[in-house]
Amino acid sequence: MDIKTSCLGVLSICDASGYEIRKAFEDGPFSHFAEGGFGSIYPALNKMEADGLVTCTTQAQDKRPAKKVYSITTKGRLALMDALAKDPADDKYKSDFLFSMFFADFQSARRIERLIDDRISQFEKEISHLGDPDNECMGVPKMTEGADFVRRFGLHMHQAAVEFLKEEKFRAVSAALKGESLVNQSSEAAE
Amino acid sequence: MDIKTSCLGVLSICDASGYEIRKAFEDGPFSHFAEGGFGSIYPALNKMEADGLVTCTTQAQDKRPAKKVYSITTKGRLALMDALAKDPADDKYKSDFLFSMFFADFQSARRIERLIDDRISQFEKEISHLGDPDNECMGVPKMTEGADFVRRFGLHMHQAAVEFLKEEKFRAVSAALKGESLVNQSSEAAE
DNA sequence: AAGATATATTTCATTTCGATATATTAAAAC
DNA sequence: GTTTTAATATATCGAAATGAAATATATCTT
Repeated sequence: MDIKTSCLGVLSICDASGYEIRKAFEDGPFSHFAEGGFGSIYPALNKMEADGLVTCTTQAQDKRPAKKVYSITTKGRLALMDALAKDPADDKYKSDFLFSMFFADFQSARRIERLIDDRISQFEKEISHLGDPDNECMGVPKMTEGADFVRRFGLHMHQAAVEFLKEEKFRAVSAALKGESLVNQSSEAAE
Repeated sequence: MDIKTSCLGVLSICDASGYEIRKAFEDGPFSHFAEGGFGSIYPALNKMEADGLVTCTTQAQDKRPAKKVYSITTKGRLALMDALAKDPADDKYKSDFLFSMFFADFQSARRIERLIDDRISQFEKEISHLGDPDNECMGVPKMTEGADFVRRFGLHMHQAAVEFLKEEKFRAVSAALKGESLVNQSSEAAE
């Protein structure tokens, strides 16, 4: 899904500024499967305004910088539905953590332990975030069936990850420890 | 992890051409957490050759186009270790499937069912791939402890995904069906 | 014999990322 | 009470990555 469609998705729920769209990708209901930085969002909104998919109103705010609030148009909703009708691209999971763990044999047991502990706490943070009933859909309290499905999917996956890491931590650290002692033996033998 | 480090990771296991590195991202031991297309791999290899991280030998082949085989240098191994020593960036999961499912309320029950079924069969395909004992590490049969850890992690996560989807399919399709009948009722009432 | 599939690299426009600059105000620390 | 930090808000731009097509050769399938 390109950044434009992702923005339309957010705007289909409620009007928002670029900054608020960013927050929806960061903390909101899309946080565990979509993303986009300012550098992609603002140009996408400009392009879509020119194409008539969204409209923009500058709102002066009391005690806050002015913001440009975008609304989705009928043409924009049609574009979103068109994108939804296409077969979705394959999911992709990118993980520096797994890349590091792949080379566990070249790293210290201490390092491996920290890597796993950090990842567990990050997953647990996301679990409490997804499980939080106050975590409303951008101020829209009524969650649709679809929104709840993806929320529970994320919850389930993060829980599975924590489960695996807690179960496998001892084995991974032990193996790293064993590797270290082999290194020590060979360096002692070299002396 | 940038594309250069990912390539170094592959080359640290064995020498390879750009094409073979691509295959390692597509089907190999990195397939479920790293990626990279030709458009990124070839420029990365050129850059790294210029920087002395890899060396290149053109190998004429019988009955195949010639290939450029890259080998990692000591400097390259150090660069890989440096990258491994840094704190890994957050994992990211990008899913058009979940994006579509978020808007399940606007889609037909048939569509929702197909979306879920397709995703299940994709996950199952990856499960059999990761579980396959013949799926060697680019022809290197001996799997390290780290490589096996990430393999089992991938297996566990994919299994968790299938589990969720099979369990929740009925509920999701039923909800979509209910939505359809509401639409039918309102259009009947309008007549 | 034709067409599809696999090996192999290059190129390039479009898209996205990531970091920085700019400005304002609220909250927190000292 | 004042400085610093965090949050709100947008714009910009070079660097990096993506994705698709172009090019070439050889094998396998029908």
